[in-house]
Amino acid sequence: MQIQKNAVKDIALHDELEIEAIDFFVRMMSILGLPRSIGEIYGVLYFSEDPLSMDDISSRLKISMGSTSQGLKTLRSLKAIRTTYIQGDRRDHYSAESEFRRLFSNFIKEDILPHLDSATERISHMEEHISKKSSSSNSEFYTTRLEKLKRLTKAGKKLLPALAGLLKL
Amino acid sequence: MQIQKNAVKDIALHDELEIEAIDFFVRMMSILGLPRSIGEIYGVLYFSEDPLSMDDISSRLKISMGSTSQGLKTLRSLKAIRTTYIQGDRRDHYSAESEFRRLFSNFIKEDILPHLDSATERISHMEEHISKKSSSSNSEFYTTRLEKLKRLTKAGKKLLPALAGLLKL
DNA sequence: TGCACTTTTCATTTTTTTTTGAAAAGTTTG
DNA sequence: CAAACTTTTCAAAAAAAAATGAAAAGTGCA
Repeated sequence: MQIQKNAVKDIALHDELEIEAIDFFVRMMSILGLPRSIGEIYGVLYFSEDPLSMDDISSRLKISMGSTSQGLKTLRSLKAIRTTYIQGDRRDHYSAESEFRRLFSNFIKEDILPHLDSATERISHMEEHISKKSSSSNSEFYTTRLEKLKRLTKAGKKLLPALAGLLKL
Repeated sequence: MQIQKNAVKDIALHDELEIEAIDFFVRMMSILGLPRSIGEIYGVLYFSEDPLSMDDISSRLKISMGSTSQGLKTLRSLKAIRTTYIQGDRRDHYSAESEFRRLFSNFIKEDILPHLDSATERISHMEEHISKKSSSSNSEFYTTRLEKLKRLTKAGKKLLPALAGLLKL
């Protein structure tokens, strides 16, 4: 089968480099808490000159179609990969968005900022709580601590989008 | 036993608030990929006016001494808690560093920057590889991609410490 | 439209991470 | 210094996360 042959040829060309590259991305992704399969997939795509189909990827990495599909889905949502149309082939083909930093940027937007928003809600909920039963002597202590958390989330909401912006350039 | 009595009294005072607060920190820590027990411990300490001993903590949270000890160790290494001496008590007592942002800052320093350093090494290793077997036609492609990674890690090494600095203020 | 191929979904299995609990190590003080 | 208490360590258990694989859903072309 032609696809298989291509894969083998490519591996022969740069196998060790590919292994190191994959390892590199596996570690990078793990900083973000993403599973190793996602790093592997992105790694293979990042150092492949031409777009790869789903089973190119799953057979090179020896991971299941299920994992591959899931991983591609996540990478797509992080805008880390692009879908390319290949003439005469019905399958989707993927290539890596070469600006890896965008992935970080999108990660901040998608996976961190929402947490910060819910943190803000949670804080105001706690504030209500305190004002209701402000009887206790140490309610001032709680108020002070909550204020600090409020300031932190506010700072986060400013800093993180700024950071995301810097990464996108 | 006196300690138990204190714990019960305190819980009666602000039980719901404490539950919410703990939940808050559990989620914050999970952003950093830290286990829930660490969030719980920090949460209890953050909203406790006076320092708590290890078994105050483990009995309030109903987690084992083992977990508590491990969790405190991690929090200590992130400089998120302080040890306090309490007169007439032989046990260590802990209180939260109220500037939660410092924890993020230390997290960046301890857990992310080292990854970036090893990434840099990995990249130069890959570069050697390419220059050795530069035979292949597409070595230019690989070189370009590696350049991009190099730029990213450089940017990261500047940005992250800056971010850590901002958080520390 | 129906068939052949591709992709997604998701219950189950596997792997990894976290927690437990008991034993070992470390401390303090009488 | 030894007994009583506190903390740490670490093998085993439990829980959580990720991967598999087969069935379902989706796609497009003949």
